[in-house]
Amino acid sequence: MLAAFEPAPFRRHAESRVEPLRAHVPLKVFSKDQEIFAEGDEADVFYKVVSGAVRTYKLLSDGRRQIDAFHLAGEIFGAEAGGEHRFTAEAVGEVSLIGYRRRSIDVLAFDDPDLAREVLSATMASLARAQEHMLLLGRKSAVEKIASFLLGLAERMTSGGAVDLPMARIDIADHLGLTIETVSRTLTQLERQGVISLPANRRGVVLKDRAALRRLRA
Amino acid sequence: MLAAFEPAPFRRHAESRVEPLRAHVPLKVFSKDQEIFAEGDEADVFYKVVSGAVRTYKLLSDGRRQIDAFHLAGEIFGAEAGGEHRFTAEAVGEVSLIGYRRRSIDVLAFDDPDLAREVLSATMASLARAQEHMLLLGRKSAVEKIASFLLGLAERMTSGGAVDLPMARIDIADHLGLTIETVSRTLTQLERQGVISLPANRRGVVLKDRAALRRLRA
DNA sequence: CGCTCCATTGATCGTAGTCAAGAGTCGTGG
DNA sequence: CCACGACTCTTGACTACGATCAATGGAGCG
Repeated sequence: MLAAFEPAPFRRHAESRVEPLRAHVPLKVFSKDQEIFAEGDEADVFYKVVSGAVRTYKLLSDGRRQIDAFHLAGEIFGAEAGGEHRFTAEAVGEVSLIGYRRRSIDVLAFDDPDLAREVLSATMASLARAQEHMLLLGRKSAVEKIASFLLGLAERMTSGGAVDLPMARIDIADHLGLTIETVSRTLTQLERQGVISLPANRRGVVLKDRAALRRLRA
Repeated sequence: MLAAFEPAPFRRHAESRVEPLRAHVPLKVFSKDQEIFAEGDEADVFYKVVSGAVRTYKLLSDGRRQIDAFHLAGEIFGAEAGGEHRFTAEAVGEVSLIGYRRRSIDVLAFDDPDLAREVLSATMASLARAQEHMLLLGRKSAVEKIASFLLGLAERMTSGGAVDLPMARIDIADHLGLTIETVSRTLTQLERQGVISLPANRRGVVLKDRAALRRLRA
């Protein structure tokens, strides 16, 4: 079943901080750790992040978790080929989203070619990121993983030096295929080397030496 | 840049063993280890496998390799969001392919909605497989990786018990995030346990106990 | 102020990687 | 048809990176 989309109705309302696909569309708001949809749910709606961050993940039967991606403001997630979602989506912190209803691609391309382009483009961008992430998971060391993660996040957030880390250590670990202890040790090690600094509140990282990080990224 | 596609002209000719998107399209043939396209090449054509297997991979600067996927008969690869390919594609053994030229998605959806559907569907299927593979790379043990790989290959080849392995051990290793030695040891271990058997020619595996493999897959 | 949760740090373990040697397979040519 | 050589795969011994187990530290909230 091919899928494409149109705006869906919403239950909640909040102000928009990011240009939505259509102006003045009401937003869905989710609180920290709230589930947006679960693996296996019917995929009749997909989302675009307006503010906050979303994690999408899969679980093994014994509870091991792999977070395939964090979705930041402006990014689309949850567009599926089949009738159901293939991963679970949760709010990392407080999140506001725009939802779109599925429609077939040829109808969409005729009615709203811009949205059709955006959906295909978002899907291809997700695939590109997934391929890059497979390289990281399969072939990079712990330091290389952390360096890649920090630089990637900094790029997407377009922040000047100080990167906000909306997610906990355990989320970073489950994204990079590491344990929470290894994430912590590696961050400490990078701080000792003077490459980054870790403010006391633990929710941010200052990239002090991007060139060094780029060298460590592999 | 959004992309979609139409049949491209070909240099070589061979008979088709799989239903092509259009009847009687001449095929491109590649010999073992021949490059189909490289990371960074202009992505003006994408391909559908008619026979044989293709590997697509990325490299780190020091030569570490991650094979993100093997593409078997009937599968589409090389459809990119941007203007250039984001990975290298090579023939695993002898391969024959159909090539399609890129066109914009709205033109394609209007002219040939079936092909547009197939491209979006193939992209979403690739993404689904990539997500499954990230779970494998990030969170599974060596035995779990090998068991998952063998079962996945068996499903896609629809073979009865005996699975042909068109790729070398090093390719399997670079796909699963392991070394060639670990792949070899793990296969031997599974053979000793009576779960599989490995014919002398090394190019096949007989799945003797699928239930056991499914249990080991995690 | 004290409780809870998360992060950090330390000590030890284990899985897979590395280094190295040998065996098997296949292709080539006499 | 067999001998040789190249290459891939297997096996063994040892290492190391990250995981696990455990204790402590620190931030944020009620």
